[in-house]
Amino acid sequence: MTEKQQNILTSGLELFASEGYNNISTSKIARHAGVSEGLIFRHFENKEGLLNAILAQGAETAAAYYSTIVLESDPKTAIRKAIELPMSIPREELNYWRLIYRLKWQQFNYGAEMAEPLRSALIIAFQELEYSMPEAEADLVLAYIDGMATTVLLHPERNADQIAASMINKYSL
Amino acid sequence: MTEKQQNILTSGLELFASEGYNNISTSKIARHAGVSEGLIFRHFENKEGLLNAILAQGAETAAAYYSTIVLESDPKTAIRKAIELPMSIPREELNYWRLIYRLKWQQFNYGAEMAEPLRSALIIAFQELEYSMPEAEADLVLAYIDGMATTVLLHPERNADQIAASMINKYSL
DNA sequence: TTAAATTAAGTGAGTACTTACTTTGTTTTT
DNA sequence: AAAAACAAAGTAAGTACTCACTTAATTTAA
Repeated sequence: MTEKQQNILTSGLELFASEGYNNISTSKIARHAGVSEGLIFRHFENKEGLLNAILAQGAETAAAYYSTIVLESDPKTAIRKAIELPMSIPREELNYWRLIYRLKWQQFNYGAEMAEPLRSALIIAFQELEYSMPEAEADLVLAYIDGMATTVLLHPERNADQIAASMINKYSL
Repeated sequence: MTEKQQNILTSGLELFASEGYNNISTSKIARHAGVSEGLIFRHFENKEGLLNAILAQGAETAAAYYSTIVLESDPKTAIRKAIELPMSIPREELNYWRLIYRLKWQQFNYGAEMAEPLRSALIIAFQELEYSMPEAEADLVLAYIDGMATTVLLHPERNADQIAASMINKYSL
């Protein structure tokens, strides 16, 4: 991984996240990265290849997140951690998640299969706590996470901590 | 409003909703609507003008929704109706909402100001029920609605009614 | 009641420009 | 010297949009 190669990845993430995959041309990325346009294709074959490389790099750090919940043995702690997930996104990963959410509403459907292990973990947690509809309860938390992530990424003026506290309050955790 | 003009609006909504504003060219819309490309510009001036006309047409029917909640005097009923909102979208309006959610993650931010009256109504409802943090509680419901709408629009295989039931169960309505 | 005049609806080829991607050649590194 | 990294110019297909023009419908005038 050369320096320019990493520059392309970083610029691509920043631009794709802030303006959208289709609104950003390869020439813009090259200019932003201080690199010739052809280099993008040398390293990543095509525009979608660049996107996949960006997503792969982001997914590595993102996977660490999910794992702390999936590996949590106490069901109450797991649910609490899941609810707090959207606010615990570190600054440097905000762009990655902005990109994921943008792509979800383009033709691709990234991020869907990524959340599957989290869903399983939540179902198990609610089963252990003997909820009558553990799957619906898990999907509710997932819907909340989805909406809350949108709030954090698009409306940073809202008080996310208070909202999450209200949600946690609905469960006896 | 001539027949061809309506054809353009209908085709535009369908294509924009399913593939995104930036992914659909005016020539594609013209072909889909069985119309010459120039006619789009004769009637709607430019591509964004067409988008606005589509949104205006959809907003008329959509406004009826929000109003039943905003005008609801009983706070408990208002909250319940809000929670049930995402599943009560009629079939013929699904494309309109898909388009709204797509646009939210493109450069525009439609839909944000549309939900403002709903937010105010929810805050008042929670105040009347003497919740300690009515604003956070309202934003929580809004985040839920957002995530749940995503579920309904993107993952129709999930059992939305059960999830909503779980949510309603969290409040003593 | 026709005929002429005016407006509106519609066409499709052409505009300048942008797009993703290629090719060719030069520099840097090992 | 060989290979990898990089730059710059180029290409074909597509983009939103325009323009000269035709057709259909409506209004006005004789």
